[in-house]
Amino acid sequence: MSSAVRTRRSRPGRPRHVPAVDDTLSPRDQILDASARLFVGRGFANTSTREIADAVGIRQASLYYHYAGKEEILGELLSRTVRPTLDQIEKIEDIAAESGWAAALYALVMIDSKTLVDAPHNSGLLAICPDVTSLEMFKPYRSTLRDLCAAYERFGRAVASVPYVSGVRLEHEVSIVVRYRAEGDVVSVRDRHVIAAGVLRACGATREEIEIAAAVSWAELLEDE
Amino acid sequence: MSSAVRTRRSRPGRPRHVPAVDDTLSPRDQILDASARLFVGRGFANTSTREIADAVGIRQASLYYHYAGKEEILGELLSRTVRPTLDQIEKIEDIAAESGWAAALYALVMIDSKTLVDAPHNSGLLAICPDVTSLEMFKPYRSTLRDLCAAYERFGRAVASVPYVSGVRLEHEVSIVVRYRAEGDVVSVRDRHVIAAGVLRACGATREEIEIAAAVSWAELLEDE
DNA sequence: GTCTATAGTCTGATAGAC
DNA sequence: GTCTATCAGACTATAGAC
Repeated sequence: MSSAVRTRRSRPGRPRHVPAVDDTLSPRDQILDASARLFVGRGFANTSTREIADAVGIRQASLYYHYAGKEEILGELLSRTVRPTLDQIEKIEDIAAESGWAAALYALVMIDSKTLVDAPHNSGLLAICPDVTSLEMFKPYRSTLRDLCAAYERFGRAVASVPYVSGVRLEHEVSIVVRYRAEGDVVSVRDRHVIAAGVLRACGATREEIEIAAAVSWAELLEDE
Repeated sequence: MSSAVRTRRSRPGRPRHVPAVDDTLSPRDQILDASARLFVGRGFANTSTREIADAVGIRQASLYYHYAGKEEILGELLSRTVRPTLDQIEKIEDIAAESGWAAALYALVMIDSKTLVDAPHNSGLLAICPDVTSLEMFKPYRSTLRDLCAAYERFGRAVASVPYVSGVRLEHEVSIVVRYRAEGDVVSVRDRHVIAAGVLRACGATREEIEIAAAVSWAELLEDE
């Protein structure tokens, strides 16, 4: 603390015509949160920059000080929805090496599902909507999602006592989280364990293998939940 | 046939500035097909009536002779995507009475998945997009889809040797068809049998029960495939 | 049945004051 | 950092000619 005790009650710049609802969040994050809610609630293409501004409590033009446009907002939203899982995928590869593929696959499901549960306003839904996926800027996210499916497929095939395993199919089972949330339901940790068990079961794992995988992945991830 | 042998080369009304691509289809169906392709490819909210008209080969204003607007086109599209399954649900109830719940559930999956496979341009995707689901006109379809999930839940619980069965979850497993198609893949009859088996398995059915259900539902439905 | 022409609305984006 | 003011472009929908 310097000698300036000045509590930052008034910030630099002209004051808003409506005060911020939650000023613990940066303006950028306020915009992001409002956008997520609107994009998921009414669709990306169907949401105007004016509606976003209204929800935040600023004028439409003021958005452009923080973001270059609607697509840049969407981009940051998608990043935060997809990245967390892939950032942890190295850690999961380690689990595979130490404790086997079943434990690794179980851990992947638990992490991926947590990402989807934590996504603000269920923004994971956006990644399958044509008005989003047809955008040029979506390409990198599409390839990221392909990587994720590829990981599911590798893990699943290593576990499998079953002829064919499709990565897309396994990832789809996890994406039930998005469906539940869209339906208004809350997805618990228990629900996610059920999903993880279902994925392993789809790969032909036995009940015992699944229970071991659950225990190991819990120990390895030092779950905080 | 009257005395007028006149082959209908030129139809009533002013000719189009571009001739129809496929004049075996009625103008209404030409519009419907082009709309499905565009809605699924670029999003409903993101598709303008001009683009639809261009795809059909008529002027933007001419659409309004056939449909009251974009939403009416969407409505007919949704009807054709959802109705076929529910229309056959009585038939399936009969199977349940005669041959048991497992056979009925298997049949439900086969019929529902066929509806999704047959939906032109994968239009089943529309029913989960916010720009569609947030429309006032979507309400009846939402309740129809709830009915479908309710049917899955009833059948699933009757089959179940497993504590909890969620209708939404079972329906979600079938909706993998939409994901596959969105990925560009073709979904075969064999794929659909795999899905049906997976759904029964998720309800705790044994391998034998599944095989019997498959045989029975095939016999009862007089499948043409 | 399809055309041309056009009204009125909403949109994303920029410039400059405070 | 947010405001006011403004614009050009795209949009849906209607009216009337052919």
